[in-house]
Amino acid sequence: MSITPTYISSVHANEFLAALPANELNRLRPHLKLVYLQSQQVLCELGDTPTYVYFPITAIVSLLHISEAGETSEAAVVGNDGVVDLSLFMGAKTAPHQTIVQASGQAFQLPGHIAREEFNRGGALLGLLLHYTQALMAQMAETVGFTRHRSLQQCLCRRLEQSLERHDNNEIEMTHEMLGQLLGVRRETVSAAAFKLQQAGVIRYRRGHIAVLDRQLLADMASVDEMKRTKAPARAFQLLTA
Amino acid sequence: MSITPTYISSVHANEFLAALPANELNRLRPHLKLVYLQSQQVLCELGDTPTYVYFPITAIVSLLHISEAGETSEAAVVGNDGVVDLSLFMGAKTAPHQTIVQASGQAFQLPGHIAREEFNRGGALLGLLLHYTQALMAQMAETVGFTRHRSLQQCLCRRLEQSLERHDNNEIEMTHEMLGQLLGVRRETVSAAAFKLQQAGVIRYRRGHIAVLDRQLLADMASVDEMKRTKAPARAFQLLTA
DNA sequence: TGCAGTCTGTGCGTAAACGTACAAAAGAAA
DNA sequence: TTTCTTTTGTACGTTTACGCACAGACTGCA
Repeated sequence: MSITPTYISSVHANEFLAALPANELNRLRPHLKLVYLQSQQVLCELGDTPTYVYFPITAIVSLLHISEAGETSEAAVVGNDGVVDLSLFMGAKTAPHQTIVQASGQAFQLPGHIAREEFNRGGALLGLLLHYTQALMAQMAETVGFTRHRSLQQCLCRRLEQSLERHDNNEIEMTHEMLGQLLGVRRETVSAAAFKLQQAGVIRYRRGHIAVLDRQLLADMASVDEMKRTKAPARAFQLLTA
Repeated sequence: MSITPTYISSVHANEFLAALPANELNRLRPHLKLVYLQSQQVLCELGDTPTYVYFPITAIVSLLHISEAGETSEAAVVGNDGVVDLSLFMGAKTAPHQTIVQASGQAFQLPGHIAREEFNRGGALLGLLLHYTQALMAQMAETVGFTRHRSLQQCLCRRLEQSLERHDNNEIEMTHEMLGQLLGVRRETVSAAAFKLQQAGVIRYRRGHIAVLDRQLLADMASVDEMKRTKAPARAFQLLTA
């Protein structure tokens, strides 16, 4: 079997595949197919059985929770650091969320039965999957915390960071509408938050493109509430004048 | 080895243990210890390595996310339907959340190394754990959705339901303060929501006790937004008068 | 070049939850 | 019974996000 150099190097572009020992990776190699995922493409519909496992490279994928009323919110983000859809390994017949592409790009596609076969050998793949599962759960728990305790602007900062972490440039191709779907808020609310971030010099955007200008500041704003920064001095002032 | 009848029947009180095949269960049996968990008892601190696995019977346990700023929010609830702490199996050294008891009661305690040993055999325990992990992730995703799209009153209804599902009576021993910690809101906000539910005849509470009077209505109110029910007629009225 | 479709900006009133501060009541302990 | 502690009730201004409605602006396609 002839394998092109490009192909070989690409496999390691996904951290998960890269972490597999050589023998396991070699067993999978013949079945790995490099595919291009288009933004908004649904890899696995809510309630369906996933047929493929994807190892994103430049693509970024969302695990999107959809309520009975149709409201959406993103539970977690997967890029070249991970795998979708884990539910294929978990033994459940249906996925509890929709798996949808957020950033167009490449990914390796692996037929589900091949993945399960290797999984059932109980080798390194199993351990890696478990480890990744925990990371995913941690991410989901943090999403809960952010949703409850942080302003939308902060949620937006975090979400942009999550994209940057899985990217090699500072350009994010998303509309406010798309971000609204992920964050579970109206488009206008996203626009308002984005506007403030632009004014602060953190980002610059235009029609579906967002450029992060100051990544450090973005990270800061995600965790530090702007209001609490401005209120602290105000309180100190009261003490001085009291 | 002599095993009391009480002991034998209790093992099946946890759905997870009950689902294990006899041979695997028998291997674990000598190491299972029936313990009483006190409300607010911390089973595993955030960042610590869990030393025991617990299979709740009448106890109910929370997976509590804690932010750097100290804000808390419950990511998931575990009762006699499941196990804590999964992170012991996942290969990570530290738990991403705090595991804390919400309802006093009994549970089986199993030393971590025994659990891992059995886990590594790759038998039914492995499959069950994976299956349960997915259920937990689904629960966390739903928590995200509720936090974003539902009112606190609805979140409260859901949380009370989650307790009832893991109980055999309609009495919940929790203060508004405790619920505030779980739901990630102020105590006053919980009080206000609880007051309305009491007025609606759904619950009745007094100093740390909550009795659910109408479970069906509770379930309805968790998913159907009260505002949308009252607004729909209002809109119809507008159409008629236009 | 011009039209169409998609994005983003803006304005309004409304409702939920916040922070803060204090009062009242219910149990528990002395 | 009385005191103390915990739990719950109440109030008020503020902020965030909502729902709705429409205007403006950018891009691609004809």
